[in-house]
Amino acid sequence: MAERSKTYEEIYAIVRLIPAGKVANYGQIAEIHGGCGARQVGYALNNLRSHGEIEEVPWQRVINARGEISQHGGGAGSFIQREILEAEGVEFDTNGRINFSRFRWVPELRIIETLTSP
DNA sequence: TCCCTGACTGGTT
DNA sequence: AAACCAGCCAGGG
Repeated sequence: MAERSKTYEEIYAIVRLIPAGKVANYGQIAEIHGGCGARQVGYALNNLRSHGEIEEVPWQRVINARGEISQHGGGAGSFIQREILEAEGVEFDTNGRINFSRFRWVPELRIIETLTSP
């Protein structure tokens, strides 16, 4: 259990910046982080379950590049994820996908600077 | 240290 | 449009 790794904390810090009602995809988080791939973001969020910070990190606001919720937690977690997002105001189309042009999180430059500064 | 796995992605078939 | 393939990086056995 390497839950306190720098990479993970970085990822969690970025995810925490996503406001309610907005979503980001794994690749977007990885791009902001600048040092890991999309798979690592998903892996970090998976580790989050064991980490105990799941209550502090809005993991539900991270979805895949197709605008759809990825299967995880045996599927039950994915169902819960959609429930939470809808409660936050995110809308799904008839195919169960989210319209990125309307709900994609666009971080401000100032926020990125906050992350990169020690 | 090697090998496998995984909440992903983008380009080809 | 859907299935496939090959990168991707960090952890755990």
